[in-house]
Amino acid sequence: MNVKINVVIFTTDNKERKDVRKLREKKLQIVLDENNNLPTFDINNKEEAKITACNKIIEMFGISKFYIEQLYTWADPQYYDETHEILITYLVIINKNNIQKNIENLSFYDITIKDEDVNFQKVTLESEKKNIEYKIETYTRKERDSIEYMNKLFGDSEICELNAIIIHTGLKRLRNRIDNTNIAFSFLEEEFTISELQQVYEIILDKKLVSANFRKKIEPMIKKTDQIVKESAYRPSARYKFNENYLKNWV
Amino acid sequence: MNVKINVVIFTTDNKERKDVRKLREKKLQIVLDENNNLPTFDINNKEEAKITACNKIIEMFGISKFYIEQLYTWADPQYYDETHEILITYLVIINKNNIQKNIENLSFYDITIKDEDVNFQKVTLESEKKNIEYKIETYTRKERDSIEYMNKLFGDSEICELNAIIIHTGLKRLRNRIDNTNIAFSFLEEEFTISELQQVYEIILDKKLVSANFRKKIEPMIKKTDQIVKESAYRPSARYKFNENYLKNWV
DNA sequence: GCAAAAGTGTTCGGGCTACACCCATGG
DNA sequence: CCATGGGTGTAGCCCGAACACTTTTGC
Repeated sequence: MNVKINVVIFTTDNKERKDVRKLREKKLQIVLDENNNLPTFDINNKEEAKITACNKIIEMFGISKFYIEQLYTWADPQYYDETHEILITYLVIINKNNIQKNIENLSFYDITIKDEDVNFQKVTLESEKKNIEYKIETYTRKERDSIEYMNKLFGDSEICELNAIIIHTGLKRLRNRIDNTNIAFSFLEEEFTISELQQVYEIILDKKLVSANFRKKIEPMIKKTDQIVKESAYRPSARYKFNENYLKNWV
Repeated sequence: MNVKINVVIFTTDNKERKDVRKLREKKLQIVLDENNNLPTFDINNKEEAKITACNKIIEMFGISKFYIEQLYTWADPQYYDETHEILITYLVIINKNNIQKNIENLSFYDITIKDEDVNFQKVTLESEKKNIEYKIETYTRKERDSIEYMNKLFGDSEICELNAIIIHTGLKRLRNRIDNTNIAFSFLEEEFTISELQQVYEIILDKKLVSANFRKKIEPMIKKTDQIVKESAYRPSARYKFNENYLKNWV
């Protein structure tokens, strides 16, 4: 079989600030190559697939810290094409500020997902060069004793169905992970404000959170530093770091 | 690449009852073939890997209802051998009472896992024909921004390291799923007593639960039938069914 | 009668939600 | 002064843990 590896890379970027007195807002982004595909690599039978994926990420971005986990393996003739049959997908989270290289051939796309209906979601991918839109149909299928959450590309798009499904699956995995792991911190620098962290949560979960409650919920996970950020015409914020002792809660 | 599929199949069986006045206890089991391996199949490039796995399960047990999900894909030269390189593993849950076929070449092994130390667990697999023991070392590795929960076979055993790791990974997945999905019901018949359901939870989570609290927690997920089970010298129990309406809580 | 499980009720505490309120800042 | 976010406090609610208690059965 012809086996390939690909990666769905999530990151965040700051939105342009229209009102200088307001908080700097974030947006979610994913990475596509020049063919509107998720970056794809050949498997190397001398090393573990994850190592290959890591090396490619390092090569692409000159980055040393990032989050990676295996997302899913697609082994469905429906999605075979001339370049691959089986595809092992890894989910990656990077912080754009760590990037040390000029990225060619790759573009960051702002991703927004809007519920159109009970079972339909409209996805918009926007980059400087290009906009891509598509609609995803989601439904659950009960088969035997298993429940499957299915995604299908509805209509045509510049993105191929498997990539659309992978992006959806990746986002769903992020949502499942965010409350039980420290993935949210992978989007940020070592030091961050609580607002920044809250924005990551809000982007991933796609809902507004009450900041007073968010603060109390995540307080045990973080440590205050003596650094202060003066951002705009409002009270400065302390910088915080992840509290490594909190890891035991997840082990 | 040479790609194979394998399955880690979990099920339960009743323990022998030493005291007729006590509740019938359950034990967790897994399925191994005559070589102490997890059942392994060739991939078929005409159908999705999961379909192949399903068909093999149906073929093996003559069973129509079972739970299946993709567990992990092992693409690590460390585990390559002459028969496979990449291995796509599926997690399966069956109910032994549904089995319609005489099983040859396959054995059900009672599995027990005991903490020996902070980082070591002793696993015992017992069947009528054979006992297998091994020790697993578990540790967490923080690499880049990802935390990995590693398992290693400690010392020698009749079971190969990859199979030991897969069994561990499968059990961990069961533990993660049991509170957020309806997998527990896949171990049981359509109708069951609350005690049976509690036993499934206790086996998977490896801890005793307080039945009064378990009952209240589980009540919204189930529906009482008008069937009664008289088991022994104690109050008979109602039979319950899974409440399909509860599925929406997990979607 | 008694052991054992089925089933009900009560209390307590922690965590989440909603919301009120003060603080600090620079426009 | 005031909009805006930083940060604290509090009251209500729900859920899980612990545990006491009643019911029903066959030995």
